[in-house]
Amino acid sequence: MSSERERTYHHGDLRRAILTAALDVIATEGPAALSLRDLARRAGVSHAAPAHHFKDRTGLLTAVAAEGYALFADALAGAPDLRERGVAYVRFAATHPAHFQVMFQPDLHRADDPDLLAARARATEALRSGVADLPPAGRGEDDRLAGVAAWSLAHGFATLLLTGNLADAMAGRDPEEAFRSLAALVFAPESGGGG
Amino acid sequence: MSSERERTYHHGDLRRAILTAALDVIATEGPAALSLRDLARRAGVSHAAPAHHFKDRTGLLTAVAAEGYALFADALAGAPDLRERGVAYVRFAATHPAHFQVMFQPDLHRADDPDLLAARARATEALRSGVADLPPAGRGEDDRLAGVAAWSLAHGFATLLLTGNLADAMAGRDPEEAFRSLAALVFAPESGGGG
DNA sequence: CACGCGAACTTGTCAATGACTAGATGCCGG
DNA sequence: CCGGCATCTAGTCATTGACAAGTTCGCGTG
Repeated sequence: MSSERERTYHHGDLRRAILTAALDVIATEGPAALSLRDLARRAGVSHAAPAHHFKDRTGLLTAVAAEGYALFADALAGAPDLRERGVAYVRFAATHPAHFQVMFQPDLHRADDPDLLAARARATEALRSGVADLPPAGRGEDDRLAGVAAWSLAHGFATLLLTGNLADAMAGRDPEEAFRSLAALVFAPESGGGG
Repeated sequence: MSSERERTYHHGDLRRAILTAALDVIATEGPAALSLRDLARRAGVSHAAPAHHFKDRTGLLTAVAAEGYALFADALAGAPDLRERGVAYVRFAATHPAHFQVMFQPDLHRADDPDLLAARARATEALRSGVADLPPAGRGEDDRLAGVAAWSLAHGFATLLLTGNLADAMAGRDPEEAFRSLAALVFAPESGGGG
């Protein structure tokens, strides 16, 4: 009774309800299993209601991606140094698997959406500013490469984690902690390995 | 004989024709755009013909993933050392984007398919044997982490490349060559940086 | 060479879905 | 009190995946 269902004609917060339901489906069954009509059913509205908020299926996924990039930017901004930013990267993927999947599958969303672009720009900025912490490599070309390397490491780890490819390698270990030691191993092998 | 279309009642090599068409669609429009009926149309057969070879949509994607892992294992096996195996990893992703995408999207295929499991086991073996080349880190735990690190680096780079996220960072550069220098930078920063 | 068995393919059908249109409802500002 | 307009409903259509039943034909067997 906490949430009298058939409130009135209007749902109240259908957009959020659809988004939340979509995230649930994507996280458990993957983006392919997403159906607008199913989401409408879950929200207790008619089959055409979602279209008003998201235009079409791609529109919904675009909204998911945009929200994902916004949350991603916040998560990255909170990290103090490069390594913790990598940890935040992995944590975000583990905590928001649905967002992460849609964000990095360009064929699912409209990459030219203004909201998405803005959020993505924020996330990119948070990522770039972290690379500045890297030990200076002398040449600017190496700096760029080192940035791509850091990004690749975090992104690869996160992706493999979400696809279940690290299940046996991790074996009940905390992924974040594993990535922390891994990053230490890779980026400062001679510095004593300390924090 | 090689091209007379309406040969007879039988297509001749429908399975391969459907697979090839599927790879084309996936590579250009993504897995979501895949339609069995469209593939049947391209091959000039009836809409139910593909089902005989692949059972259903998931079956087709499972076959794609299985073929992908087989090709992947071959590609990895040809590389002499760990770094070149990483380069082969990236090259495979760039050369077989459709295979790669389906292989690493568990929600698209049946992960318990025998053919897929066998091919994947081969690929995993090729990957593991490469990790043995790593500079001994002393503890076995570090060895495992180093293996995951190498895999993450290659996989992250490949994934970011395929999703277009390295477009500006690479800027017309050869991805394989970029990864080679990147790997040198990361895994042997003190060894002179040569190549 | 006749034959029939089974694989490869076709035709027909059904439920589900995405997308679109037109109409109903009720909140909110004037 | 009232009218505009965002929100939601109801109805419809083309497309798709999946399934069932029938057709064609390659091929091994006797």
